[in-house]
Amino acid sequence: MSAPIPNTADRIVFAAMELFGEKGYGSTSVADILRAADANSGSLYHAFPTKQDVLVEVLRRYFDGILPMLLAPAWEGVTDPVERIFALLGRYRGLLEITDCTYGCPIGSLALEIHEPDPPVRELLAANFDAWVMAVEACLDAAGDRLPADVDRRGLAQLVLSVMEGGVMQARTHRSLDSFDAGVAALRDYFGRLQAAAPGRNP
Amino acid sequence: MSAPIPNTADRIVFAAMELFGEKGYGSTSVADILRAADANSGSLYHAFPTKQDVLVEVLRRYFDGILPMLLAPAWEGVTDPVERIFALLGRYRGLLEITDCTYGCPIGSLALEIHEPDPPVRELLAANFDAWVMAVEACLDAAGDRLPADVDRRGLAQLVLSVMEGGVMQARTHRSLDSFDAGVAALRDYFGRLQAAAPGRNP
DNA sequence: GATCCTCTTGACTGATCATTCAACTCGGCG
DNA sequence: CGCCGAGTTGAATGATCAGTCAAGAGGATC
Repeated sequence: MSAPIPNTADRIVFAAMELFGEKGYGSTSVADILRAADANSGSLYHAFPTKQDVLVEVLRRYFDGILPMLLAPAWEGVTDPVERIFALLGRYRGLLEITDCTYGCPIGSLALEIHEPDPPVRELLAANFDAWVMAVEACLDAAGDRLPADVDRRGLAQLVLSVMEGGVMQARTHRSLDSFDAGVAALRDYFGRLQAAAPGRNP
Repeated sequence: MSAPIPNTADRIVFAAMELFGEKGYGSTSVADILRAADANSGSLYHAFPTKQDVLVEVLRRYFDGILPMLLAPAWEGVTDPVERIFALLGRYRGLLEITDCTYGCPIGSLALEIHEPDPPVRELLAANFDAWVMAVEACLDAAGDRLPADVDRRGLAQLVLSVMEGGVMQARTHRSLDSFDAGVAALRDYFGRLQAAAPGRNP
């Protein structure tokens, strides 16, 4: 059913996803992509007008993959909406762990790297962030009255994103998971205090 | 007393600080730096062995500038230790505001951009983060029993850094201060709940 | 004014960059 | 078979990259 035989354009996009995540956009040359995809420059420029259009396609695939590739595996067997948030953070922790704190969130890296992003690039980066934040916000909504009624759920979801991105940034810089874990622990403490102040708390 | 007449090496470093902050390290060419500093390549390579050594010097200056250039202005007239933390965050907000959400924290951008940083570069990035976190931690210590005794102050300070860096990242991507403000508001709510649970709380 | 040394000048190098293009392969179709 | 067009090949292009170097400027010291 899946993975028939990837055609050249797909191989190029997959290689670019990997390389942009590892080395960033600017530090990945077209030659790097072609080597990794085992393709020729003519094939790339037959499928994409410029290197930036490859980036646009990569960001589109990241966006399309948020549910099936990120949320679904992270939430397998986790039904509690609050635990789903921490399972999502745990997913990034695992990614840092298996790459020795080298690979983090490609969207975050690209968001800070692309300094004058052409409109389509910035919009796709924003769309990726929005989808992530909305997924967390949906968990907060699903938590119902376990949280105080007056919390800004969107704002809280944006805080969760900051905890993840800031934790990844610090983990990569220190080559250690400690600061990532500390940020998540502080967030968990905050959630504990929110739930303790909620109307529907379990006694 | 200050700013006698900057010599060529200083002009190069200042230009590099500005350009690395605006466009990143990889996207700033040596020619860009030379143009901005009104210098010749020979002068740069007389003062620095490689472009990366310019980056090292830039990071050193950022480190040396944390207290006089960042903390001191942010804390002018602010004595309350908790308010000092939010004054520091406000400093970054102001920076985003006057640059139309374009310029954020150069250390954070460089930390995510430099993917295989040579040891001295990564250590200087880490030292910058550490100094920032320790400054916030010192505020938390100064807050004394206004916070619960069992809070992990280092971890909380790392959360504050994540809120700043994550907020900057989202603000730049959305070209809007909303998510930055929402993250700070959530952090303030957390601080409120911590202070409400503290032994020395004012009734 | 001769010598010395630090700093500057700017043309130059070779590598690498994104991109182009004319020539080619090959399955489908009349 | 002949032709077509989508896809591929890889050498070539000119721009730009980080870094080099021989020549000199200018001040200090004797």
